[in-house]
Amino acid sequence: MSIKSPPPDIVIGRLPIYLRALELLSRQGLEVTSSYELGERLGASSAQIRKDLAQFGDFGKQGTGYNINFLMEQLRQILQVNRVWEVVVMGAGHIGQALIHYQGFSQNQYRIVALFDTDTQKIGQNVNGITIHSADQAAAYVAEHQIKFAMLTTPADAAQTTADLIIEAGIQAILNYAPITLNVPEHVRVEYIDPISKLQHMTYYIEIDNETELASQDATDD
Amino acid sequence: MSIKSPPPDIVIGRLPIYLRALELLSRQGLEVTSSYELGERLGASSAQIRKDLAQFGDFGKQGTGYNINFLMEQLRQILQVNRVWEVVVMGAGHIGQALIHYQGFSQNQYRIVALFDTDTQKIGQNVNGITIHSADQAAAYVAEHQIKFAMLTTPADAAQTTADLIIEAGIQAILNYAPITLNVPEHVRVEYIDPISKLQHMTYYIEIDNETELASQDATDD
DNA sequence: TAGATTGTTAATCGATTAACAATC
DNA sequence: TAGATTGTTAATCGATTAACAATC
Repeated sequence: MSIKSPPPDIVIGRLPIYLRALELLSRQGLEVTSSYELGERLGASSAQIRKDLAQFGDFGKQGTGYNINFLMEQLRQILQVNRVWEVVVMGAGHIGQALIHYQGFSQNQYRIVALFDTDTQKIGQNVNGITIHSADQAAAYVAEHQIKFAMLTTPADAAQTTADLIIEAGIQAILNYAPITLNVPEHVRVEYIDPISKLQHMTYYIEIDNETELASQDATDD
Repeated sequence: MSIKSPPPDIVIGRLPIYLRALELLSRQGLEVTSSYELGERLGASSAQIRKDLAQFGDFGKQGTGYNINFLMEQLRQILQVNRVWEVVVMGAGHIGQALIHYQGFSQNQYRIVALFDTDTQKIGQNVNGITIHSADQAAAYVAEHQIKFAMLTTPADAAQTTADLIIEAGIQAILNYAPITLNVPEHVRVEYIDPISKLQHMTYYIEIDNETELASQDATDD
């Protein structure tokens, strides 16, 4: 009678964090962990971790906890990260070129296969073994190689049209470094890398020391 | 009798997004906007935007909406982003050096004033006008200049000890690029820049085309 | 067995949305 | 005035936490 509801998106978003913590524990030579240990390391409640994992199966053993390597493998399967994914980068400015050099992507099986820009000065240049191609060719490339992932590092005012272009060609997931909210169809996911808004978020809470304040006040007293 | 509860953190986190949208509208020459227009641009409900803003004051006019420049100024005051904030960068690897070159920080009044690393090969080198200093000197620098912000770009295994060091010296906000969850005291905020976990989150939802699947299947039929 | 820890239910908490009187 | 849009309340929805029987 009851239809199982899909796992909440917020839970999916936490699985990569759990996976990373497990990888660390595994590297440290541990074989088993518990929702309490994971929770402590990640600043989450053990209840949340148990409930999140239980969405996808019975991965633990009462009294013992979770086998680290087994749980890692399960999470990789669930997330579909147990294979290599090819990625294109749109925009060969500072951010785009920095992404090419970032080892973390390849270490996690995201392989950057092409880099596109509109600047004719840049086209043909080589960045760490990747040639910069004309943005005109991006759609054809994405379609031909059935690429699903793009990182978007164009200026803000080019981001939406660039996104439209590559979505049309088959892109399903965009990691957006451009400081603008994208409008995309239902079947396309967007995640935002937005250091400015995160800095501004934290800035709200900053407390200024008294001395600093006093130094900029008028000397109205005595 | 009733004590006004502080604005939820999740609301604070959306204010920078609203601010950025307003800046865009302002650049486009508009003077007034509405919760409906903002909501459409940002993929949020108009009710949410009105409720979020009403946490901080009555900024709108019935029948008219919000004066863009006025609301921008109010949000900047609330977030404390209407001044320059100095920032130190811990770690002069690829990410740290890329951050030095990123214009977005200075455009938004976050001024990177120092860069620290433990690698004696790097110390003394100059990155876009910023000298790389020994990480040993970071705490003293932070304390002397009363720096509140740090960006953390060390390897994962150095991140926690580096954080401890600069928190002790007075850092209140850390933008963490290292792929590890930090443990920090109550009064310190941490935000994570984590492209890998965002890619992995999206990967869960990727749908593979039939042809691709078929190509990797055994030819068991006919 | 005793101790530990899971998976799950129910209770709590918090966030979002719908709706509308107020009013520009 | 009529139309538009706010600020706010109440209803709904969803996420987190507490608690514990089951069981390794």
